[in-house]
Amino acid sequence: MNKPGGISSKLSELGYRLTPQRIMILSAIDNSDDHISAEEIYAQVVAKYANVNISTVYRTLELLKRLGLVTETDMGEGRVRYHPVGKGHHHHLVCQECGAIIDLDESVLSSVKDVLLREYGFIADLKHLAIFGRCVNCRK
Amino acid sequence: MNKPGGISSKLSELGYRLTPQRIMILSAIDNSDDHISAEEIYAQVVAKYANVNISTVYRTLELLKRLGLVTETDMGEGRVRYHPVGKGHHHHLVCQECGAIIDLDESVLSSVKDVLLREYGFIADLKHLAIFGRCVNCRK
DNA sequence: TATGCAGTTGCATAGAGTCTCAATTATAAT
DNA sequence: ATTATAATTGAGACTCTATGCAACTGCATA
Ligand SMILES: [Mn+2]
Ligand SMILES: [Mn+2]
Ligand SMILES: [Zn+2]
Ligand SMILES: [Zn+2]
Repeated sequence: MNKPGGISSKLSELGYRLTPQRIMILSAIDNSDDHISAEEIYAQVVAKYANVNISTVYRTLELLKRLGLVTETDMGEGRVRYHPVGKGHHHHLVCQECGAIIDLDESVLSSVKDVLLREYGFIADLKHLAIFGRCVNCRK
Repeated sequence: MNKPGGISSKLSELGYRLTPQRIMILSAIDNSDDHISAEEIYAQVVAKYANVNISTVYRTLELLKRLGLVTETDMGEGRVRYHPVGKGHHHHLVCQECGAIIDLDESVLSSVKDVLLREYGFIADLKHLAIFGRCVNCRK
């Protein structure tokens, strides 16, 4: 357990406690193939330890975001989804007509990031963006 | 009243009713210098007609969004802000450290839009984006 | 005028996420 | 081992936004 380079070892290195709740939350995030929601994390954790509160899930996600260990994306479902940064950066095109989701390499936005840095000195936090619009099939 | 090209004339042209509630909501949006929130719209309307419900504000905003008459942006305040598209497209840089908001011309994202259209046939709906990150003063 | 009907609204309620506060837990100091 | 201190949690209130439903409105037609 606690493999080096993983989220949990990062957390304890930084002086945060590895509570049972956090361990279960981190494992849910790590074992998820794609993006996972707070409610889905909670469902997995509560199955093992009925007493967890969803506040703890939200607080842990907040901490992981702040430390740059997970990214958060709103894909327009009415709830936000998360995934560990260790699994690579990318973006998504989300069709508002048919719901299709097209994956995008992070390089698509690197030119924008460069411009913002050069012209405004602004370090843009574009790690996992969802861009809404109309896909090929749905445009009239 | 109901100046040509304004939001209300667009609405009635499209066959939607110009109810007193909608007229008051539209006037709140139009008279706002910058971005206005649902709660702020509601406060203005309820001062004139105590019986309005905030659901009506949200439903009207939803309609205006769908018709492309207002844009919506989450600037990280915990509530969304709106403004009429007639007042011009632009984007914002939002510093997560000090809260500074830097206005951005829409051209900054036009190259991305072009790439998405050319390579994916995707029409990106990037009318009023908030890009989070760290401003010049706050980057270490 | 009366009737039909779709559009719209208020109200009640629900869901996602945040926040406050007291209780619990882990760590450090004695 | 005991005590002090800080980190973390559970519980519940609360905010923002969305939605189901029944009542109301305005227009069209008879
Ligand atoms: Mn993704
Ligand atoms: Mn703006
Ligand atoms: Zn589509
Ligand atoms: Zn700043």
